[in-house]
Amino acid sequence: MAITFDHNRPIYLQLKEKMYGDICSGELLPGSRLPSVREMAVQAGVNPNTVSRTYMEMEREGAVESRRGQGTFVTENSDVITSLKKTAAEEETRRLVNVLRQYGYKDDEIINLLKTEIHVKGEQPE
Amino acid sequence: MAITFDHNRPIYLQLKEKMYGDICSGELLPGSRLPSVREMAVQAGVNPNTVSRTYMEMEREGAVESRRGQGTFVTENSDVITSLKKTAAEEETRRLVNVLRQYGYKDDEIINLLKTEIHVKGEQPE
Amino acid sequence: MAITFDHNRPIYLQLKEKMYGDICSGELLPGSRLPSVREMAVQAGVNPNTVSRTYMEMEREGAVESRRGQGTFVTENSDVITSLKKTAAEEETRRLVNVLRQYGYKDDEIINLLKTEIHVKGEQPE
Amino acid sequence: MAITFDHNRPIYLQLKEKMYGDICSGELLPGSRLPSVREMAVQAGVNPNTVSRTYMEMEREGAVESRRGQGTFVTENSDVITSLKKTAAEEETRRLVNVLRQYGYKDDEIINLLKTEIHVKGEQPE
DNA sequence: GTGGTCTAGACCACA
DNA sequence: GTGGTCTAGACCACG
Repeated sequence: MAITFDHNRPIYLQLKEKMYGDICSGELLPGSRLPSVREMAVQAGVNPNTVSRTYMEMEREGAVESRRGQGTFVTENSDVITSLKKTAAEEETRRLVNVLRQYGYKDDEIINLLKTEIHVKGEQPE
Repeated sequence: MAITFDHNRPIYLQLKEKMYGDICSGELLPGSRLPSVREMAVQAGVNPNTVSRTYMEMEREGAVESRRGQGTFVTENSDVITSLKKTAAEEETRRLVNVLRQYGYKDDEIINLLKTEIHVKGEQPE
Repeated sequence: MAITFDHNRPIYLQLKEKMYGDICSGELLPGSRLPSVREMAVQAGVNPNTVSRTYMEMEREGAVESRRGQGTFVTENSDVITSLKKTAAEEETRRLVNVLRQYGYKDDEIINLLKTEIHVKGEQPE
Repeated sequence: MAITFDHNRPIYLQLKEKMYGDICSGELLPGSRLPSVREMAVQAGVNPNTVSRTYMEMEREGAVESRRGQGTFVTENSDVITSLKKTAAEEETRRLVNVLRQYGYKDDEIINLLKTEIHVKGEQPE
């Protein structure tokens, strides 16, 4: 059950991304309780502090609410998370576009590059 | 001439990207001499150590060649740089795809996101 | 009858504050019996442990007296509660003054800030 | 030089409050560099992680900007910090008012309580 | 049991 | 040198 992380990017961010994905896909329902910090730490194979940081960051963004002594809960308002994901996704995409343009890529070349990359690894990871 | 850097990404990388872009666009010709580390540091408004790191990385990748006492020169073989750019571009693109898939985006959604982002900012950046 | 709690502050404290307020305002008479822990938990919509903690704290402070098998009773001596409230209120006030001074606020600015805050929300809360 | 902290409140918050106070009082100028995480840890007599958390929180709030390898810098726009302080101060004050009203205090009693508390400890702490 | 804070110390990327 | 991340483990407050 241990998630595999890319060691070049912060674990707490990757974990956050995964959880936002899970929330939006319906695996985690609005209002439901997340695994406790310690449970999730075991599941993900990381230190509880790292999970704690993930949860704190999600709370800061308004996606979850932590209640001491009770647990951490997904916000009832799932629009918040959709919106957060959208913003983050756009930011990442913009970043890629900037880099590729810096490299001198034309717009259609960028699109083709993406299409190629998508089809190379045909199946969804998980 | 001072470039504006995004402080959230390594400056040495951004500088490298710009130079590879310049080489491929013909602004920097194969075989030409790069500004000295100190000159470039002043031009770009960054720490000389950062320029040094950029040059070292470019040399390691085979894009430039430093000749003791003479300076640093763009490789005559411009294919090297084209190839480097291609690899880097693919890697960045793959990274984006991974993140977006983690978020639950479908392949066609990813492509649409990119297209939107490209067309939003119609003009090429500086 | 379910009270609305601020999840950023301990619930047992908020409950205690409310009960002390009720006692002083005459809603809870000296010598009267409090709802049982379980009853109060239902009424307030909180965990019985939380009510239990509230009652224990109030007993420790001498505001209530629990009699085995009979329940928990408001002390006959209402001066005790007045005094408790006074101490707590002073402590909270002192804390605010410390924070605001840390921020660099001058004494008269602190007073003005309080006056503004009081008048902004003209009506008494529930 | 070690700062004295109230052990009942998070150190990283108290440190943040102190620094916001220093910035607004002009002890820390806009654009200036803060002590490094390690330096400040020694000065304040706390763990570097705690300082790091303070700085991160301040960055999140837009009061400072951290640049890896360079340091942490006060934002040029000092209005940001003034505004942050104001918001925080109002929130703290509102909180006190709520508690005191819960206790049954009348508006003028609240103001008198504050005035008393201010004059009791006539001199500014440091 | 829960989350929140703090310490200690390591390692890394960056300028 | 700088900040950023992570681990390990402790202690506390809360429900």
